[in-house]
Amino acid sequence: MPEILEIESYRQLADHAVGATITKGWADIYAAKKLPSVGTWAKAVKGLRITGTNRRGKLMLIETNGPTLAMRFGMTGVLLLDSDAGIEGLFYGPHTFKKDWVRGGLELADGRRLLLHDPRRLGRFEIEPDLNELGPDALTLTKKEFGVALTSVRGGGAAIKARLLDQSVIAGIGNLLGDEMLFRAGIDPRTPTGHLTPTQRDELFVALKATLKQLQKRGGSHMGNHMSARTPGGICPLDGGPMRISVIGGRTTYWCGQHQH
DNA sequence: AGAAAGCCTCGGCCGC
DNA sequence: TGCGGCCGAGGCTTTC
Repeated sequence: MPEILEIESYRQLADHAVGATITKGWADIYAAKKLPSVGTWAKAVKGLRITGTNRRGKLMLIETNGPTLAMRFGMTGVLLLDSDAGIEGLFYGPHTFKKDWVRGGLELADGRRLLLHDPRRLGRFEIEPDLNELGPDALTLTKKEFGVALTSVRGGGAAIKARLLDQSVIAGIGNLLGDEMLFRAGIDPRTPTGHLTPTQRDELFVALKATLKQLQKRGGSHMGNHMSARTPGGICPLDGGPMRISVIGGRTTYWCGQHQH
């Protein structure tokens, strides 16, 4: 579920922990999968003071007086900041909460806890992540950066849909956002990146910004314009054509064969 | 039962 | 022929 706007809302939640000292941390073997060992997280975070938060694409960063801590949320991860009141009410959107799905977190000196709730165990904790592996952030992306990303980075053979999802090119575009911006720009998702015209690139950039803006207005939810048609047998809301379903870059892609070309 | 909104690894293939 | 980079396939994991 979490796409970039959800991660941004988690970051804002984590902002409430700025100033707090971490008394304890823990991670299960999946949350710790990118770390040297299961105990690395607990050992590294103990005693750190949280000094700020940040985000690059879908990677949430917790700045401290020591190393930068980071969290990825995978497909189903949610960040919780609990209090004595309990956590159920703090969920962002409609979810079920199960204690067993808390895969790790941080305990703060004031008693609160930052928790990773993640049913499908694809969320990960990181320490001192290498931000050079990520492209510019999608939320703050400039038109110039977008142009560079689509023209001077790597070969031009990959389908534009796959390229948009490549986090090392632009950080933060997920599968739904990718479909939505291609839909709005009227571009066939299979088009090789190098075959896009300057006009098409411009339209894609405009579509990206417009989509993010609209989603932000709706509270960061993941419902775009063509999402109502995002179902087998769906009808394009623009021209009434049948929506097509393809796998592009390994991801399910919904698109309209009539106006996306 | 099959697919899932994220990410990582692996191996084939292409071009220099 | 050799090498490196690009790019797609497949896997992870659990749930609905």
